[in-house]
Amino acid sequence: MGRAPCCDKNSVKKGPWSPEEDAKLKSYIDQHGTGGNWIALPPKIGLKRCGKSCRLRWLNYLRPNLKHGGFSQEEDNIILSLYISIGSRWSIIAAQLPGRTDNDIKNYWNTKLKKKLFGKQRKNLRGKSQKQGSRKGRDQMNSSMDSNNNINTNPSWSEFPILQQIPYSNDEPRYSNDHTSIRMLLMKLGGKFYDDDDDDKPMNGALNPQYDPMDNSLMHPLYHNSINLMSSAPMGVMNTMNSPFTNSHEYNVEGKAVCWVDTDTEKQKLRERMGSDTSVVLALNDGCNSTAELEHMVYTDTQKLDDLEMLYEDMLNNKPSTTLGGNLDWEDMNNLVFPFPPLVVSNNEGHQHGTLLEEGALNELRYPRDQ
DNA sequence: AATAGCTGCAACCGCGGGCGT
DNA sequence: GACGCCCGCGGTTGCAGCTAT
Repeated sequence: MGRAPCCDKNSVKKGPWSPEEDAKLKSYIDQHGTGGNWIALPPKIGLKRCGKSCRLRWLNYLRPNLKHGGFSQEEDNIILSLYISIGSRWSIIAAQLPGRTDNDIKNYWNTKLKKKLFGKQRKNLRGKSQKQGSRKGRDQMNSSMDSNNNINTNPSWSEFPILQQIPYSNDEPRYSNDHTSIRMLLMKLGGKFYDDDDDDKPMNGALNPQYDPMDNSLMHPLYHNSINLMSSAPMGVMNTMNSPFTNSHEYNVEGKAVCWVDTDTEKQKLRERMGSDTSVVLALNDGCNSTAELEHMVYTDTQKLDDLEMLYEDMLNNKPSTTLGGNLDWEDMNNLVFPFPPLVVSNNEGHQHGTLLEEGALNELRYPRDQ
C-alpha cells in the first residue's frame, strides 16, 4: 500500500520561493514558531506550499545565523574527517558545523570538495564524460549504477578490484558502494587535497603533510591530533578497540598512519578487525622483515606510498597498472589494509587542539541506527 | 556573437523511522 | 501489534548563470 501524499500536489506551488513567500513564512515562524507541525503550517500562513517545502525553505535558507558559501579550510577538514569516519551522514556532519545545513554540505561535497580531493584525477576524466552532456557527465561522477542497478561500463570507484577486496564486518553500517569506495580511496591518498590550479601541488594549508619538529617526520593535519592523542596512550585508538595485538608498531609518514604487526596470525586478525572503522590507515607488512626495516622504510623510503597514489591513477584510467614495478604488486596490495582513521573534530584554533570524540559519541555517530 | 557544455545551488522526491492512537 | 501520520534524511533533478569553443 502506498503512502498517502502529504499534500495535494495539484494545489501546491512548486519551484523557487518568492520574497513575499519568504517574508510570510519567516514572519510567522518568528512570531509563533513552527508549532511542531509543518504540514499544518502553510494553510495558517496562507501559503500554497507543501509543508515539507516550507520546512526545507526555513531550515536551508530562512533560519537565523545561517552561513552561505565560502567554506573555510577548517570546515573542509572537518567535513573530510567526518565523511571518512561516518560516510554521507550529512545531517550529522552539519551538526558539527554551526550555521551550515546538511543540504549545503551535501552540495558543497558533490560540487567542490570531491573535486578538490580528486582534482588530479578529474583532469584524467576530462574528455571522457564531459562530451556526453552535462547531466550525464555529472552523474557519472556520482553513481556507478544505472536505473536497473547494473554496473556501468565506465570506470567508477566501486569497480576497482582492490576496493572490492576490502571486507565488511557484520556489524558495520552499510554505505553505498560509491561513498564507501571514495572513503577507501581517501584512506589510500591520505586525504590529500589538490588545488584546482595546480593539480600536482597539494593545497596550501589543507590536508597536505606538515613537518612535525617533535619527531622529524611529516605529519598530516588530518591525523595530527589523533597521532598526538594516540601517543598519549599505549596503542592509542587501537586500544579503544580492545586491540588483540600483542606486538604492534605504529608510525606516521607523509601523513599516513602505518601499522605493522609481527605475525601472520596477527596480520589476519588485523585484517578482520580493521575491516570496520578504526584508526589505523595503512598496515604495511610485506617487504619488511623486521621492525627496524619497517622503520627505515617508513622514514626514508616513501616510494611504496607514492606507488599507491600512482596505482590509484592507473585504476582511474582503467588500465593495467604500469606503476607498480618491483615495488608493489597486486600481491602486495592484498597485504595492505586500509581501515578508517579516527574521528577528529578540530576547534577554531586549528588542528593542534582537536579532540577525539568520546567513545559514546563516536559509536552514536558510527552506528546510530544499529543502537 | 552564438551556442553547447559545465557548474553551483535550491528545491523536490521517496523512503525509513518515530510516535501516537 | 497494526495503522496512519509526520519528520528528517539522503539522493536526485531543474535551472540560471558562467565558461569554453
